[in-house]
Amino acid sequence: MDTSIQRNPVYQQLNDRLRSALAAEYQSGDRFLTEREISEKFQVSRATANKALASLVSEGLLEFRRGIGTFVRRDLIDYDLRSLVSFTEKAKAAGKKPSSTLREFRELEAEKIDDEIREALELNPDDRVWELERLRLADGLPVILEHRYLVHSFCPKLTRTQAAGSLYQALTGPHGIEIAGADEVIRAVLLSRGEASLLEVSSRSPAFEVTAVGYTRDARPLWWERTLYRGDQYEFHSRLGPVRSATPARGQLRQH
Amino acid sequence: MDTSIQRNPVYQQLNDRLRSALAAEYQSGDRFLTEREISEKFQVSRATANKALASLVSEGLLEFRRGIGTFVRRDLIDYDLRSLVSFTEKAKAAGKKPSSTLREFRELEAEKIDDEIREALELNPDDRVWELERLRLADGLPVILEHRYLVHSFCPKLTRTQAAGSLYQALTGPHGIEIAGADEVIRAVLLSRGEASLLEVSSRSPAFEVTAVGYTRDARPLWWERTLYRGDQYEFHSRLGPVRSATPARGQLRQH
DNA sequence: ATGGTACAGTGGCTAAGCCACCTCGTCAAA
DNA sequence: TTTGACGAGGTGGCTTAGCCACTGTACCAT
Repeated sequence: MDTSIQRNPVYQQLNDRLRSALAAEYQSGDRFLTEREISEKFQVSRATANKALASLVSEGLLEFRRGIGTFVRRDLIDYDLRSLVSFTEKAKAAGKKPSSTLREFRELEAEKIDDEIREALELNPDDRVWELERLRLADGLPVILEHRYLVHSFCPKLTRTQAAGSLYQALTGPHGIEIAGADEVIRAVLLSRGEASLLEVSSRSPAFEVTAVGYTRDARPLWWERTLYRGDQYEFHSRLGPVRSATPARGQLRQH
Repeated sequence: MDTSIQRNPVYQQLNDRLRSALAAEYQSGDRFLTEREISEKFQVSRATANKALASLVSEGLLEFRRGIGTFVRRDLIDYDLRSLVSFTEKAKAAGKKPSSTLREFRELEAEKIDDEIREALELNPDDRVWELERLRLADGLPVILEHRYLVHSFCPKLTRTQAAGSLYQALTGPHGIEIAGADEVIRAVLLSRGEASLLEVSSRSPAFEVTAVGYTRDARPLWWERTLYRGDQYEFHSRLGPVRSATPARGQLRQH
């Protein structure tokens, strides 16, 4: 039943090398190893080297350029990852000026948070977490209300300034964390009066509620979040069908 | 900038053959052509044949079994496609008994429908469309309200019975249409009084509004739909990150 | 009936090599 | 000095020929 699992050890090693180097070693656009280099270094044939590369190309990690070489495509991945955590990029992409208000920033014991969340984060009651609440604005208009718990051990030195800015940058930069992805559940909900007031819409307005758990590259939970997106400002796009392209659903600021 | 576009003509032909045969020729689990057959038939090397097959495997269309052969995986694709059009499968998957009420079923001129929709369907004013409105129930509970326009020329002989049942089956079966996918936009909205009453929720309840255009394999628009999902019954899941797996976002009936 | 064995067919992979394509330096002409 | 033609060397694309590991089957001895 294995469809595309590459047992090819060359693929495995190159894959690890690329994915573990999210924060360093390879920049987007860098030349990658050539087929001939790989075949020599790993003592495999060029065909096998090509096959390993082809898999990585189809996963979007590399790009073939005939007659030139194979190149790293960190930009796309970066974009995907950034958009997981960072509202900033999405807003810019929609041509809006992003800003942020840090409404809550404190450290607390895991025993004080919801059991369900603590379990999702695989924490013991005496572990610690960061609690953040941020209101995010596009062109001064509040559009996202975000509540997030971060596993403290991953980023013990998180500062208020970092928390108010790009969390993605703070995590992947100084703390050297490699974010792998997130599991999301998207629901349609009504905003409570408090939420509505913060988002400056009338009470009981529709909104997207995204509950997500983010993971590091070695599959350890890194954060839990519940984020509310103003329904009148956000829409999700997806392209379904047998063509498994590189465009999963993603929230976008409306551009009307 | 082409990441994984296969210029390989063998890949192209095999791909066409597999995708166009969604309704016939290949059953799930069937043996596909062997590398040696392909290399002979297309006058290419076995390595090239393997590369073409490997691409199709990574797309989920085929499955390699070492020492045995290559096999067709129609089931997965079918499932994806069915879930595009067919509420029935999703409901069954959630362990609910699906049923349906056909509230509207008529033929009308394209000039009478919204300009935006007519353009999305690439129709002239004197073309014809089917208009359908269906209320879909899970275990007797109304959960989806669906409004759909179908391009008449694709399925001129659509019957009321077919429209009330599985549209996917009616389109891909008798009419031999090959559905390729759909572009969707998902919004969070409030239900109008009429919609809420049909879905048996209180007025101004939250809901997902999915607006989608479905396409045939040759990229011609086949339908336009606006579908409302009860917010208290549906949630969307997605797994984001650099691992481009085969799990795009898809609405699911909650199973609480 | 059972179990071992040889065989033929499969995809996985290697090896050596030609081709089309691209970059970049060189060198001649303007 | 600038421009353009040319070619060397490197790249991925693909071929050819062949061995290997794995699988199912048919056969045969027990």
